[in-house]
Amino acid sequence: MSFSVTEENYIKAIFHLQEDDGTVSTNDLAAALQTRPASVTDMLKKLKTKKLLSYERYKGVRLSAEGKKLALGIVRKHRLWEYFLVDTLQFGWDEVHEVAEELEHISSKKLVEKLDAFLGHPRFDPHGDPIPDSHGKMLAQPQVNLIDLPFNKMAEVSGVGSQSTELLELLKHKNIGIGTRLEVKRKFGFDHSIEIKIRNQNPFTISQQLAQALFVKTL
Amino acid sequence: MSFSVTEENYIKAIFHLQEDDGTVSTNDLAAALQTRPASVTDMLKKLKTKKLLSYERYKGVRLSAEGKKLALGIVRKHRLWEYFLVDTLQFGWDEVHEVAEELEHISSKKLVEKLDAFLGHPRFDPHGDPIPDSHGKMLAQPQVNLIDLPFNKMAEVSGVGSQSTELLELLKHKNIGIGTRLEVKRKFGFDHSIEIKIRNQNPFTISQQLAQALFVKTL
DNA sequence: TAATTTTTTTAGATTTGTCTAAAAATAATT
DNA sequence: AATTATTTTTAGACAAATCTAAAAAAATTA
Repeated sequence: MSFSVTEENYIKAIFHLQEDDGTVSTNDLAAALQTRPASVTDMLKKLKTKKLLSYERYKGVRLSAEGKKLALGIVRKHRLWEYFLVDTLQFGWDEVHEVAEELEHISSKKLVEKLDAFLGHPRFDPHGDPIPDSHGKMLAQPQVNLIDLPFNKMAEVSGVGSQSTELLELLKHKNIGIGTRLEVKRKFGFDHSIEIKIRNQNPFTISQQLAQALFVKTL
Repeated sequence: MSFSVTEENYIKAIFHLQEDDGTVSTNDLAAALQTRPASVTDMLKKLKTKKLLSYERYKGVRLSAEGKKLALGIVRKHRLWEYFLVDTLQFGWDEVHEVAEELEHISSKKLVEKLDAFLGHPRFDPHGDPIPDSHGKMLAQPQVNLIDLPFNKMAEVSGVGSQSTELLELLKHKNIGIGTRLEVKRKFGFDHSIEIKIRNQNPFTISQQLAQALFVKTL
């Protein structure tokens, strides 16, 4: 069976919104897809008849095993293409998302497998996100240097690059520790400082040296 | 301005049907696009308002300068992707067309230029068709060895690989000469012989040796 | 040239994915 | 628990691209 670009985008959005096996609301989906809740309801009914998800009215939606498989296939293509764009075609890692949004809907299975082989079966895309293999399996998210964390991606501090007392003193002063959740808001080319935002706090900047000493896991 | 996949496919089909500045009929377009003449009429009206072509009812259609530019852009993408699939991803040259039909509609201009550079600015695709450059210019069709001519592609014999009397004797016997129009119908792996068809004649096979001695230009 | 055939267009309907406005169900608040 | 607010669904409409059936124009044939 084959699906329209629109249908695939719905499945992908549900996959990203649904943490593990949680349920996704109509409103959240509408926001993610830049459409209206009424349109979402219509599409959910359609995707239900195609057995890609389970859906009871007013109860939210959850992908079926088949829906999850489709979603993983799309995510696999998206991330492989991102890897290709950055690694092979020398795109900047911050300019590949929109292009990959289009490329992920190219249907040829053979193309995906050949591309994967050409790239050397990469396990992570340029943003540090894991690439599902052809069976839909993917490795756990690795640590990423905070300096490489994309904008507006919620992440959790998972490690530090040194144990020096000076570093720990600074971290204590900034109120950052293992498990702190943050996201990157801006990057300043002049001194490579970055502005970060921690929940319930105003954004503040940290130096390049500090950012490089912090490792995070995206959530 | 941006166009739907359907609109692009109409423009591309008109481009291929319209030799130089000839006019294309509704029926021919419908046949090429596997659709109905009535649908073609509707679309032509729409594309006319978008200034991609000139069209008077019952008088056929012809691309405008703008339409031609768009068509060349699509052809450029199609052929660059075909080159990529064969050259980089090791596809067989006979299995790339359908995939390229999808890839040609990816819109990113930057992607096309980066791909072109990565491939080394190729002038001809794996089928021997010229690839338009970023300004829409393309080189004249080169000669292709008959052994490499794709199925069902009308071509004209334009040269021979040797001047030996034995070759010319054989060509005379088979009634093949410079300017003879033919197309390849089958290829036999066992002895690499190929079956060719000349207008108003029954198809017949020629040996690998003979095919390799013949050069053709596609029409 | 008149009659016939072919090509092309019009008119009206269908499907997909979307919308707005209003109703119904659920959740939150007093 | 009753009221209010939010979320979600239904009902009906719309645009894009298509279709069928019938009408109109052009081309062909007699």
